[in-house]
Amino acid sequence: MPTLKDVARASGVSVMTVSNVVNGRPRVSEATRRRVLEAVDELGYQVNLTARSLRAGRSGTIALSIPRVDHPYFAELAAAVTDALLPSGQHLVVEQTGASREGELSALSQARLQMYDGVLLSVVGLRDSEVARLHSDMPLVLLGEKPMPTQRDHVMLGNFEGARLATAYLIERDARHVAIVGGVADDAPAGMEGTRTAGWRAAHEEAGLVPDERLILPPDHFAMAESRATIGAAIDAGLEIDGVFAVTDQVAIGVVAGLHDRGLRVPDDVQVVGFDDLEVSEHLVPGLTTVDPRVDLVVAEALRLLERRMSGDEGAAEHLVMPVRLVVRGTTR
Amino acid sequence: MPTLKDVARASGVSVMTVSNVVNGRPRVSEATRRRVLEAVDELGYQVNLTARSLRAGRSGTIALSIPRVDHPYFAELAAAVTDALLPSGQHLVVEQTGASREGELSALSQARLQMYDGVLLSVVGLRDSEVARLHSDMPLVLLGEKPMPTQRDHVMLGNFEGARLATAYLIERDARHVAIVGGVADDAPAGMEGTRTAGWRAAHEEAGLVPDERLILPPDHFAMAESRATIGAAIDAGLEIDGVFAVTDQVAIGVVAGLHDRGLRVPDDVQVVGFDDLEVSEHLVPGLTTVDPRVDLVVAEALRLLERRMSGDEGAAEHLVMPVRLVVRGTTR
DNA sequence: CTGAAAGCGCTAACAG
DNA sequence: CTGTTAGCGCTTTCAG
Repeated sequence: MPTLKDVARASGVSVMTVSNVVNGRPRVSEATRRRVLEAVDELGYQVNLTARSLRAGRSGTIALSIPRVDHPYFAELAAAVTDALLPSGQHLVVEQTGASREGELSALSQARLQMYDGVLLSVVGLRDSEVARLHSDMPLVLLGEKPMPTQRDHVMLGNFEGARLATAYLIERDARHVAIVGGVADDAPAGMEGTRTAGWRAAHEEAGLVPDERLILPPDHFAMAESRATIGAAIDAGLEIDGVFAVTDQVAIGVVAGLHDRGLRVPDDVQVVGFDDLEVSEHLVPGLTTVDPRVDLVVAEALRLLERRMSGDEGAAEHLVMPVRLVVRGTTR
Repeated sequence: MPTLKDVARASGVSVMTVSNVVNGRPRVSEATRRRVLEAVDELGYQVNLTARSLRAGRSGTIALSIPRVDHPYFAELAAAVTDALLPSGQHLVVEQTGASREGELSALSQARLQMYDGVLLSVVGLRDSEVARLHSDMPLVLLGEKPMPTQRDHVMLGNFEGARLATAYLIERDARHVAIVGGVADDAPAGMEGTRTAGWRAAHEEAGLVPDERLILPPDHFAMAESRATIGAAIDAGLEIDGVFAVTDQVAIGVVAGLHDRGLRVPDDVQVVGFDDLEVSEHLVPGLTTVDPRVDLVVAEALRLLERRMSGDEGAAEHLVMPVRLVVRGTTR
């Protein structure tokens, strides 16, 4: 690959002048500019972004770090970030952590993150202390799921509120045996599932009902196939269920399929509510009643905070919980 | 951020020794190694990957460039690449081009790509000449859709074969008015839609039928909502349709919803076949009959070719078309 | 308007 | 086993 030096030699000027031309800086005579550009063209010169980053201390790119792109929720999050970032001219890359602590630790090694001017980080398995250890003047905003009492900006979905809304709606629609698929026991470590399970509990209590702990069906990687099997097994075991709050839309899709496998009709026999409002959820037959997590709001706030940090603000960390809303479709009566 | 120099000073050795320790090179006495590691810990030293890349000429990361992560097919492609790459210890980042030519051009600027040791590129809008212009000794493998007569390695899905299989199956199951949603006219520029439309035509001809050009319903960004509207409008216009080959599963999901909107039953009144075999397609009710594009094979081949290039092979470019298979589920009789 | 020098942080090559 | 030198390609600073 040709370098500035090569172009300089070819056009008979110094590297500095070439740099000035290439970067569109003023104070270059029209004649030399043309000569330089010719050489650039001729040699096919392209800046070396690595060298520029090293020198400049900035890379012009920001990273979004998510567990996996094939979890539709994260894919939609990534798309929302991409769209929101488009006007700013910043370049975005997506890093996948693999949903495991090890993966997160490696994708999040300080060294890696240092290559970016800013990072949006959707944490799943990391401990608070691990996040805290990240170099503190790296602009970084946490996204999503679990409460983290860190000194970093953090934008969360309304997990509790959404779960509460979803469950309350099922109860309002006369479901009296509302299972939560993807729920966790009371003493599980806090996380997305835990918070949503708490919302499920709260809705019961507000309605004067006692949540049936046997109806907490554990998560299985939040995948469709596993959820389908889980609800099937619950039915087979003779559990009486007339409503399901699925902790994600992916789970909900599996649940609907599993109910259908057992000859149960949705919503006539069992009503189902999901969480995420994926694109596909609107176009299922019947359409999935679900919680819209307002990813657009989450992303807008996160980028606002990130830009603030990137421009050097050292103020106190903000912890935001964004509002959600229930979207009623055909899987509820 | 502390640098090697800082660590060297703190531990009273030269930067080179610190470098040797940090990189686990042999020939360092146990005593100095310990002293250095202490200083590393104390100062919180982390290598600067930018500097290392500049020096080494390699970054240790490869890029997958796709139009958007929220197109489920590409998300699944990205996941497959991630999984396949995991054992190799290479780091992967996902670049989104935005499905527009401009986006691709910018994400694919030579400068950007140079930062990676290798690139898997899923081209959509680029012209052959633009791809050809990329610096030729950059290890790069093209993935996917349209035939490109370039000098680069290229792994394609069996677009034609899949469309032919899907359409033939509909005809075999007694559909006689098989629409293609997402199809394009004969003279459209070659691309995924064009190739799949050709497969739809071929299946008709092989069955001794004449494809009805009015049943080519144009693509609308391959989104669910648009496809739903498109099929609805076609029904409203009085077109007789008893089978639909949807060019992607996303389109198929929209089509199923649109048919349902009009009171048509799937598969009783209209049979539907998709293309992609997304995770969700298996768990729809009824399950979607679709073409499995064997992304696993595509990815395995692509990485094989990429590794070959990355290890310096200058041999002739390979152009592969991978086999596909039909997955029969509930949307066909 | 143009250029020379210095150095971003790292490592390969060679000396000691 | 440890240190010195040089330089990856670029841009900031300062001098012409």
